[in-house]
Amino acid sequence: MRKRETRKRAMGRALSAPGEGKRGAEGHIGYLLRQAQGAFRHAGDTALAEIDLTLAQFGMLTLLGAHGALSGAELARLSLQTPQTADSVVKNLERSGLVARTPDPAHGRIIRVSLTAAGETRLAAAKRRVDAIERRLTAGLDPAQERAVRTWLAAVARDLLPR
Amino acid sequence: MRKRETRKRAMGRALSAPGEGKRGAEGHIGYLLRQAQGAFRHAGDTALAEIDLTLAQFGMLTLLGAHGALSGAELARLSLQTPQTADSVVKNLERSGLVARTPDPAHGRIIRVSLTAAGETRLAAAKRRVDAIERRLTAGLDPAQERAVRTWLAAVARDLLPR
DNA sequence: CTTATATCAGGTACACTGATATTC
DNA sequence: CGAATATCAGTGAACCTGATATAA
Repeated sequence: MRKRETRKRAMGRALSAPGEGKRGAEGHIGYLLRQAQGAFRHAGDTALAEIDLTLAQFGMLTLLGAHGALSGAELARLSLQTPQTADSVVKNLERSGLVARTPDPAHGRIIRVSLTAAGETRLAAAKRRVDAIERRLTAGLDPAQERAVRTWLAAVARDLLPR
Repeated sequence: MRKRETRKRAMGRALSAPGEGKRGAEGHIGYLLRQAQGAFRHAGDTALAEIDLTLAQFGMLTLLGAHGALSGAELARLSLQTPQTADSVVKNLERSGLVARTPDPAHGRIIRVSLTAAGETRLAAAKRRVDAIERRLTAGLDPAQERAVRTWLAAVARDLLPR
């Protein structure tokens, strides 16, 4: 939260790699997916950086917004990270006052992480920005095309995810 | 190259976040794209880690494979990173013997980075692994659906990229 | 005792900014 | 001189493994 606001070109892996097969919509579909997500990630990350959030932090806030208070172990499982990694992200969010940790009333070991009022506000702002980008994505798709795209994306996630 | 081979659950942001709108193919299309790319990235990163490569390194090798020898500044521009970041990735690749730096014959300041024989081999192995994943992605798409998906992915990358 | 949870400590790759030296 | 290039140094967020303490 110190040098994040001046960030300008962060993120974006190998977004352009001509020669990787053919151009446009003709190349490897995995390559197109990488490009598309790279562009989406770049746009999203830039938009998020303006309100001092990283994608990892946005992911955590989204989980908390959807599920309510969660333990560190639950956050780790849901975000497919180790407990230590999840904890370090939570620590940064806590330092920014976006989440709070409170001991579980029933279980003496578990500490529940929840959104603060500032966290809810920030999450809403982040969603607004990400949604604006999404709107650009669906413009220009007719219903049949959009259906094909959605079905494919859902299938990719389902087939490629562990378990 | 020491603790990468034991990596098990690395990567993957907020892959699962029920409540973020509807399920399956009904949610936000940007959310579906995040999920799909997250799954693809997870699968790709795991496959790459087995041959001791990161995604950033794979990106660099791909650029060099497509363009031939490039200067550090050119690599930085093509990968949308700062010269320093690109240099650090190149340094790791150099340490692994996958790329070599040789002074430009014409320009006394420029140093050209190129693939070594080991780099070519490793890049080919990486491509094979990534291609295998891609094959799983296109199975189950009829020609019309595949065309719609490809067109959309290309459009997303084109519309969202800087410039 | 076993399992789950939280967290400390240490390490790496990758991203940034800032500063510096060199070459054209 | 200015502009581009390479690279040093430092910082930070996010990922990992390993070890440890505590609670159910």
